[in-house]
Amino acid sequence: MTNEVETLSNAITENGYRLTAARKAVIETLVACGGHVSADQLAKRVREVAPQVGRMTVFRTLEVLGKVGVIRPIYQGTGAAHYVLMHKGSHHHLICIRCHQVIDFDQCESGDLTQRLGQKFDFQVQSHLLEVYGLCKNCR
Amino acid sequence: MTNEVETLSNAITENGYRLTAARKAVIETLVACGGHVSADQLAKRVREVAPQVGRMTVFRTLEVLGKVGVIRPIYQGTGAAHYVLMHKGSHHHLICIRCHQVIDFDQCESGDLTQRLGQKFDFQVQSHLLEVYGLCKNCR
DNA sequence: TGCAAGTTTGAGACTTAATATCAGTGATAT
DNA sequence: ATATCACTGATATTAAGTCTCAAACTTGCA
Ligand SMILES: [Mn+2]
Ligand SMILES: [Mn+2]
Ligand SMILES: [Zn+2]
Ligand SMILES: [Zn+2]
Repeated sequence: MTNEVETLSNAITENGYRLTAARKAVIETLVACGGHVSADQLAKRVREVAPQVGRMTVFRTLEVLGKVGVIRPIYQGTGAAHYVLMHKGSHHHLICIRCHQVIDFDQCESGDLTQRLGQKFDFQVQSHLLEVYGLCKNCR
Repeated sequence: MTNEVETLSNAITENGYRLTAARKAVIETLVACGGHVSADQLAKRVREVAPQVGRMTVFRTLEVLGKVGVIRPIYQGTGAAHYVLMHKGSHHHLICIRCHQVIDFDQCESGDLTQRLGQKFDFQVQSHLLEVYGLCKNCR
C-alpha cells in the first residue's frame, strides 16, 4: 500500500466515514492512475478490478474525499470534472491554452502567501491549487 | 462601457474574431454580473436583454473568450462550469470546503513565481488562478 | 455594385455528465 | 438479538455540453 493510499484512507476514517471495500477500491485506483481522471473514467477502471462497485459509489466516494480535502475537482474543458490529489497540501499546473497540455510541478513558494491570507481573512488554510496559463514551448 | 468590457472586446477583435452584436451582449452581461456564472445562467440573463441570442452562441462566445485567455472555466462542484474573469492576468479565491463560500482577493505576490516558472519550463505565462481551500471563520 | 468565400448564428436533436430515489445490505452499539 | 444508521448499487431523471445544418451576415475582390 503506497503512502498516498494511506493518506486518503486515513482522511476517510479520521473524519468519521467508513473505509469500506468499495471505497478502498476507488482510492487505490485513483492513486494508481495518479489522479487527473473524471468520475466515469475512474468508475470504469475501478470495475476492472472490482466489478461489483457501482457508478454512484464512485461519485459519492469522490465527493467524500473532496469534503475532507484530499482531492479536488478541476475543470479541464472536457465536459466532465477531473480530480487531482491534494494530499500534499497543494497541486500546481502549467496549462497550455492552445494544445491543452498540462505540466505538473511541485515547487511552490506560496506557502508564506497562503499563511498570510489565512490570518487576514480569518481562514484556516488547508491546501491550494495554482494553475498557470499560457503557451508551451511548442505552441508559440 | 466599462473597462472590463473593453478589454474582453479587444481580446476578441485582436485575435481575428468578429465583435458581433450577440458577442457584445454576452460580454456586457458577463461583466455586468462580475463573472462566476455558468453558461446556462449567463444565457438566461443575456436573453433578458437580447432575446434573439441563442444558447449555442453563449457557449461559443465563452469558448472564444477562454481561447484568447481573458476568462477561465472553473469547477465549483455544482455540475456546471463557472466562468471567472482573467483580464487582469490573475484570479484568486479562498474557498471554504464546508459551506462553499468563495472569497475573492486581489493581492497576490506570485508574479515572481510565475515568471520563474516560465523560464524553467520554457513557457510563456499569460495568467494564473490561485485557489486556497480550507475552513472559513464560521465553519470551524 | 455584384458576387464568392468564409464566418457567425440559432433551432433542434443528440450525447454525456451529474443527481435523485429507494429498497436492500452491512456495520455498530446496546 | 435487535434497533439504528451508514453505505450500496440499479434505475430513473435532470442538467450540461456537443453536434449538425441551413440561413444570415461580413468581408474582400471583380
Ligand atoms: Mn496535476
Ligand atoms: Mn472570483
Ligand atoms: Zn501547447
Ligand atoms: Zn465556510
